Amino acid sequence: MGKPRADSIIDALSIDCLIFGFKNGRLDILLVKHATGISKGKWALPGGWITYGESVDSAANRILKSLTGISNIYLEQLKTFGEPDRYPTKRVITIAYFALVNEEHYSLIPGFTASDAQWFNIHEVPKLPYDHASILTYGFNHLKHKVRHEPIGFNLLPEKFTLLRLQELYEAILETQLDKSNFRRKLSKMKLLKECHEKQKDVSHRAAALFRFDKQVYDQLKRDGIAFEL
Amino acid sequence: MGKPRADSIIDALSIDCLIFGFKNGRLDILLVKHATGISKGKWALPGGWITYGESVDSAANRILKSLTGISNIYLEQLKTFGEPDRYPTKRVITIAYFALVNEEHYSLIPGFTASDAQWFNIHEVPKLPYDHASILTYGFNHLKHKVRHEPIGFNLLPEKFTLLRLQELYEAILETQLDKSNFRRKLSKMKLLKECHEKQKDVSHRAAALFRFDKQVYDQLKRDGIAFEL
DNA sequence: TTTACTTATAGTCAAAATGACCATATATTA
DNA sequence: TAATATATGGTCATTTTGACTATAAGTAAA
Repeated sequence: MGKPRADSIIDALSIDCLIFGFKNGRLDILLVKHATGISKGKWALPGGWITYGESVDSAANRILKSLTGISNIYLEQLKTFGEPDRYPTKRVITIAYFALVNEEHYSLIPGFTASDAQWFNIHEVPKLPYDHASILTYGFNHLKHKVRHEPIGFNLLPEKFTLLRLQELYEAILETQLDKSNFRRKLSKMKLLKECHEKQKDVSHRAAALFRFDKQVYDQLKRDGIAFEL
Repeated sequence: MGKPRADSIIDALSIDCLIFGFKNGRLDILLVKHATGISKGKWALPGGWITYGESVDSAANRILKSLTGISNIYLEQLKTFGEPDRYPTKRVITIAYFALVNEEHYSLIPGFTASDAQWFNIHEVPKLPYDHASILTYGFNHLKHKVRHEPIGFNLLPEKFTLLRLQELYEAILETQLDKSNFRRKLSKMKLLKECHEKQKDVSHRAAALFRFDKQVYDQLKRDGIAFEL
């Protein structure tokens, strides 16, 4: 058994990325269309092989960038999926990664083994190959759980946003309705938001105040955790 | 490339188990002494190789049983650790598993590549090989987080226990002191515990009432989550 | 120029939960 | 019988919550 080259792949181990985006009050997931291989022409989660020389985290970032053009985001490891029959031709164990992004910030540039890359509404996802549907379900549940225990939104929303926009994000993730007044009160007590002293423009109703996250408080709450029930 | 036999190992992928136990108010971790290999004679987390035929979850259970004798417990996947240099002789990515058990329920029977298996107090752990120390730290932090968002104790405590015993468990995990009276009140409101209508025996002070978990409520809270701040 | 409509923002109030205590009960051991 | 452990229950001011109500500030239609 010779020592493998640093850039040769470990073909029993792959990465799959679950990238959630938010736009117009709706939660999306990023998929790529396979240009080659056994699922050519099908939409699937962006994924690929880990090489001998790189860490698992960097593999995830490299693969996501090469397939979709998205880079410089925080990818969090979600879970490893390893049923023996999850992949048809051989035994492949996959490590799923997870990220939340603001769709407006990234233009999708399909590349490598992807002929296309697109956002799909979380409720209008095409049939996915392998066990990607269960990975997606697992990830969505993870997000629902996450939203209740730490602040989210920093990566999903534009820098300046209204309180209603933030509330819509929570509602899209939790798939529920929240009371506007109580939502505001809760947020204001958390001291998580800073006023921009600016108003919305070009809306056909009373303009709402714009807020931004207080990075300091945000990171603190991320460490300590919050109990967000509303 | 021939098709690998179902029982041949994927030698780039291992499992490591983080088994937490609770006894006399102290939190322990289970380690095994390696009988062979590059870290012979050293204490480390119980771990081994995944084979082609089995799921990752079953590999974790098989490996734990063969090294320590412990079986029939709920092993939860924790995280995959994959720095390129984490293992000295070759590239190995490891999937860490996590469990909470009642030490009294299991007699440790070292086997396979383990010459010994023992509980170590979480604060008196010997120097661990590879990145096992960071896996342990990660797992302990995960436990601290977990304890605040879902009920724990079902697997860690004997069937019947006193409220003080449960409080000691929370204190050991959170590394803090809790108010006795407020702890009781919180627990009683959760409706998580059922009275056994029995008292402690052989204690040199007023005997405390014994409780057991209400499995129904416990599982429900596990799904829905709790906010446990005290 | 009203009037309707939309969203923003503030406030009320009873009920529940929290945190820091205090008080008493019931057991063993010196 | 006194000292001591731990068990168990209660108080109370403060904070948080959930469900509402009310008013403000814009645009668009009548």
